[in-house]
Amino acid sequence: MKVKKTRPLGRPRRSDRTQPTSELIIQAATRLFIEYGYQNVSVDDVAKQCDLTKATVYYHYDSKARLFTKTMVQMMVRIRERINTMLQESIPLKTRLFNITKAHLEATVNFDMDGFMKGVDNALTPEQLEEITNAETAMYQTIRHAFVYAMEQKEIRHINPTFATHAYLSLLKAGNYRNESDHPDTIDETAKQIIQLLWQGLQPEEEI
Amino acid sequence: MKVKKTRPLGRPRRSDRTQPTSELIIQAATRLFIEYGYQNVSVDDVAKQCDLTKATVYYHYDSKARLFTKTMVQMMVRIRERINTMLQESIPLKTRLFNITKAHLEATVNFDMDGFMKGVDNALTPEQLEEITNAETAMYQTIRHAFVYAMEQKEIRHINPTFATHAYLSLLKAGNYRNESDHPDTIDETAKQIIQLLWQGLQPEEEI
Amino acid sequence: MKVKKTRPLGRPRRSDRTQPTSELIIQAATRLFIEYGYQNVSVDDVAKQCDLTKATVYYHYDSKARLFTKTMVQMMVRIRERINTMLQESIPLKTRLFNITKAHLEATVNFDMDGFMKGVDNALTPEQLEEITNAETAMYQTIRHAFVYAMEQKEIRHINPTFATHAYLSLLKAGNYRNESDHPDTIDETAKQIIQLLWQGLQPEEEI
Amino acid sequence: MKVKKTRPLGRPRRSDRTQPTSELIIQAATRLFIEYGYQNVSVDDVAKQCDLTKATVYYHYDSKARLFTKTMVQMMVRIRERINTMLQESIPLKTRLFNITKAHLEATVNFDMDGFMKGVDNALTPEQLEEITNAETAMYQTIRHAFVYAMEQKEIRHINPTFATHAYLSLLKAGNYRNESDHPDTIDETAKQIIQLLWQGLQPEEEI
DNA sequence: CATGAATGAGGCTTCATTCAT
DNA sequence: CATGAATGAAGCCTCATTCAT
Repeated sequence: MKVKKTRPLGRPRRSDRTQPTSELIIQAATRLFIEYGYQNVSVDDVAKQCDLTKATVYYHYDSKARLFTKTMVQMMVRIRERINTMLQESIPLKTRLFNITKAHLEATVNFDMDGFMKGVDNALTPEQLEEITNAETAMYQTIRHAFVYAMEQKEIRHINPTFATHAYLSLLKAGNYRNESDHPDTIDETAKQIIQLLWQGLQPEEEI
Repeated sequence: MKVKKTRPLGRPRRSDRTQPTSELIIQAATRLFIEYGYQNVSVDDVAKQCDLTKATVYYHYDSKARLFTKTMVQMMVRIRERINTMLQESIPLKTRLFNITKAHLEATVNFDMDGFMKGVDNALTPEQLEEITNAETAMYQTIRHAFVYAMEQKEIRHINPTFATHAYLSLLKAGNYRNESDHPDTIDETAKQIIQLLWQGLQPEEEI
Repeated sequence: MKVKKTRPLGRPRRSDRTQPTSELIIQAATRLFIEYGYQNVSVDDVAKQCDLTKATVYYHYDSKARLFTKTMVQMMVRIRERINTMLQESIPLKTRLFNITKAHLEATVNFDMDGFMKGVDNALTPEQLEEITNAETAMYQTIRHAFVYAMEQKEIRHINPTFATHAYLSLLKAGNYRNESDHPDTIDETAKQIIQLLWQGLQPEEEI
Repeated sequence: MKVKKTRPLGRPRRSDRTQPTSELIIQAATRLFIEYGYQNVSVDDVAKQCDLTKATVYYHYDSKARLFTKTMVQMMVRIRERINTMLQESIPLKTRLFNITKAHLEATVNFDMDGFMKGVDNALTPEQLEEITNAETAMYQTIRHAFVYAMEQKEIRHINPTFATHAYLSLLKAGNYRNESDHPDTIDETAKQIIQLLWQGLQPEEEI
């Protein structure tokens, strides 16, 4: 049953990839930057991951800094979208946060922008730094907004919503340590622990 | 007619410094590594900070990796001691944690080992990595112990103490964002917010 | 007002060189390593000889050790080929050896692997060392084979052929000293002396 | 029978060494330089071998080059003396050479000055180089003299004595390869092979 | 005698970036 | 689009050497 596929003339699309090269690069870059950090990933590493050469990467992105910026922004936009979607559901905020928490723990991605950007700022132009910060902030705003609304609905107590946001995100990160524990918890259990702590902590203060 | 200036080699007259050079180096290194991260600090940077030459740094520490290790371990030992001292006081745990929180927010140090070690592990030998991890763990244990004890005293609800520890440390980090907020909180207020959230979250769960 | 001259980066117009750069490098490296030894030749030296930068050398060969390995192997392969060719001729072995000797004395190359590799082994990986040793051995085998055959043909007396090989090569080296002598011999005379001594020494032992 | 040895007052001689430090250094240096070569041995290596510090080595010898020179010269003087002694015996030259050969093969020392000095000359002052060359030449002269005498006695054929000397020394070096052979020869056998080849090669030429 | 501390020079290697093809 | 070749800058580390003690 060997059917000779009629091959399109001209330069064949690189392998069977449907993705444009620039996207391919971003993807590899995302993975690498997230895993190893800006300084520990060379442009060559990214190129090799894509089975391309350094020069090709430079053809698509004029500098490592810009590639990084694009990468980070795109990633945060995606995360923001995902979070946003999950926050739209018509279920109690506590449940929505629980779902987000679980989703986050399932993903390996650990978007700890804080430690992540350590020292990187020197390598970026102010504009690039701002781009990233903006994307980061937008991501935060989504969550912050949910807290503000919940506050208005008296679902949670009065609290600085920015703090609440960062508190939540911090706790997410704490979830990564579940494995070291003596009896490693499942993702589900960990998510429960996080939400339990957070939610209880956000309730109206009593006599405490 | 190039006259080679006789350069001053050898050991220079000891300046009026009281600190031994090795300590001086560690101090500068601590500051730099903490602020910029391992990869973004060159041995030359450290040397310059001390007004020494690279070679001198290498005289005292055989490699950048070892310098880093020494630096991190020493730092964590100090933090652990400080925390330990504050945990010994005979006042309610909530108050002790509040004090620690305030002290942490006052210090610029941001011991977020997680993001901090990103990619660094490749640069360290397994032994060095272990040294650091051990110091880190010891630091955590101190806090964990306090939680275990509080649990026994029914001061807080039953909870995985390791998780409680990481949750607390995570929240500490969330405190760093206070400045971005629209109306920047004082350290005192931030500490209160953190402890309020944490402590409430650690209380016996009710009907929530 | 420091004006940073725009420096010419990137690939320069290919000069009128016909040789590929990688060959050019090997050639310069061969000359330098042979003349000064591994430790006394820096990668920069090689680069300068080629009118290239160090980085370019590293573009073609990942490390000094590998460059050295390639260099040595290639050299020994060439020598082996040359020797092999001269050994194929249908003339008495004594004459063939005489020709080889003359050719060797004419070349400046002094393939004394023994002293040459002193201390170098620490700088090479076991694989690299093996590569070199293999090339060396192959070179020796060629000569050894000729002696084995000559022995079978009773052209020379029974003798350990490996020893005969090394003895011959050693004597070649002795030829380098001809210049110090009071009345420096010509290459031709020196070759004659060497072959005379060797050949006579390889004849059937009599009453001696 | 514990007798408390009356310990001499004052600074005790460093351990039980009788040797002056300067000799100790030379000894270690000899071993190291011979084994690894000039460039591969650092002053620190020498110091550590002696359980001293670099500074102490510099106290005794003002530079690495001078230390090397002293080391080499002393070594060659010793070798020359040893050879000289063995050449004085009242037995046939062939036997004396056989004895020397055996002695050389027994010692690990491989005084192949040729490959040994490769590239080192750049590190030495002309005077130092000359010192070494002189010692080397003196060593050669001793052997050369024996050949000259043997020639006069018609014990060997007429031949350039300098060549004969270098030929002999070269063959000595060939002896180091005995181990690689398929059936490794003993030192005695190897010495016999060498002398057999050499001696036969030095006999009056016949019709060959 | 001996040494601890310091240093300039230089060597190996990586990397972001550029340019001609 | 893609790439091979090249480069300056910078980073890690070693080492011969010096000097105050």
